[in-house]
Amino acid sequence: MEKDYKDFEIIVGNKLKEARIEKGISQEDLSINSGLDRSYISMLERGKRNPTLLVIFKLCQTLDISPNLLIKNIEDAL
Amino acid sequence: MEKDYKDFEIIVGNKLKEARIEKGISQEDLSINSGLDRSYISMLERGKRNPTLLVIFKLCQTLDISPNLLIKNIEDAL
DNA sequence: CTGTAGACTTCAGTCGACT
DNA sequence: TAGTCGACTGAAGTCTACA
Repeated sequence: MEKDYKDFEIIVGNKLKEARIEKGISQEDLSINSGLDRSYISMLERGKRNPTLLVIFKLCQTLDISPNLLIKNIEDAL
Repeated sequence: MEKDYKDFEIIVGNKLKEARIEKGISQEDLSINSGLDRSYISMLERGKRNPTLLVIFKLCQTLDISPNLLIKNIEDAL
């Protein structure tokens, strides 16, 4: 059962965007409340960056989703 | 319910180490099988580095633990 | 509201060697 | 077996600005 993580960042970005839309806030709201840069969040959602675990936790806190649920969503999509 | 993430890396490192000991392998085994550097794994376990999400997934695969479970362990410890 | 671009600083992650 | 050190490369994350 090999995992190649080929589209890893794309999947992470998709799941982050889903969670943000679900929450009904803009990238700008998310950036302000999480303390991260808006342009960086844009890149994350488009799969252009590979976030650190700390960034994941910060985003999840603002998105009102538990990190383990987001990670499970990502696992399921891999 | 403020989270300050003050000891975030320490907690992540502790949980990673727990999982490795549970699996019964050395840092070197883990480094070889995950494709990551042994000295880096040493730093991770001691809370000296903040890993990317991709690193977490790679380590979990070798450790035979699902990423969402590791993340849940970390959440519970925060 | 979002994407992108460039320039920037900091840190993730590698590598070899030694304790 | 694990910790650490120094030097290194590439990538994380910031900031300003414009379409």
